[in-house]
Amino acid sequence: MREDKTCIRVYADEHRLKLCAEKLDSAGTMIQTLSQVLSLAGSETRLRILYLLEEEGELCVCDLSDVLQMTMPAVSQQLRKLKDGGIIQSKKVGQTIFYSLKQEHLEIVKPLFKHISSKLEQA
Amino acid sequence: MREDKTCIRVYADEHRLKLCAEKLDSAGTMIQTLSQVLSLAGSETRLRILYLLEEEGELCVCDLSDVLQMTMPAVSQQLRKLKDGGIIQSKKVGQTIFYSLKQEHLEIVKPLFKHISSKLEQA
DNA sequence: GTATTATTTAAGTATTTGCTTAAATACTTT
DNA sequence: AAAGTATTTAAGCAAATACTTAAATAATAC
Repeated sequence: MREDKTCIRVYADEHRLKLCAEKLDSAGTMIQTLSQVLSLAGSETRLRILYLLEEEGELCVCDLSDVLQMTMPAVSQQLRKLKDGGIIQSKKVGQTIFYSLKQEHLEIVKPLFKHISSKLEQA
Repeated sequence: MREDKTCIRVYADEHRLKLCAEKLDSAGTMIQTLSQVLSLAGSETRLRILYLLEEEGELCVCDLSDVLQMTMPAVSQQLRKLKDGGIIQSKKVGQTIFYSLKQEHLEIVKPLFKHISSKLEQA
């Protein structure tokens, strides 16, 4: 019997709940990674950045700042988060830094863009 | 020529940046909707809830509270956000409320679960 | 009608977030 | 080396977030 049970419903299926807890546990690492990526993509500013990088291949901070109509520090800070999260990478050319999507989490991010473009075609 | 330009790079491609701004504008609504859904899914607690609902079909607050080892108000408040965001729906049976995934944003949410299960199979 | 069960609502709080402005770093050009 | 360009870092702050505990709803059982 499980400890610390909070569900005191008479008809609660103890066995089922136990299986749920096990499922959750074995998917734990995956869920954690996925939620980190999603929380990064789940900001309108950052999703706009990712969309632009997907469309354009690579852009510098200055370009993004211009297109998004945001200050450079604001953009830079969001880029840093995306980079720390392994979603984008940077390449320095002279004093310009170009950002682009990184392979690492593309598997998660790609379907999102597919969603956007399919909706765009409908319109 | 565009107004309010912040990018003063000599070699900035004005035309390209203008096209970027237009692309961004036409995808605006889609990006907004998508980022709302992603920000909801991008919390570890809520993603765990969504994963459980995907696996089990439907669960009540009490079940979730038990499996997630969280207080009922904490779970209830997250369920409310997911419901407000159109990701889940509720069905009342007696005094028990069963939550399940809703069709509305399944197109966005489904690929995420596919990602989890494919990673699970690998392990 | 009173007690019990399932859930939500409300108020409070510590933490996180996303910007702002100012200053620092680094590369280029003159 | 001095000035200009591209970017980051740092400090500050208002708003949002995710819990907590206590109280309120609502349905069921006695």
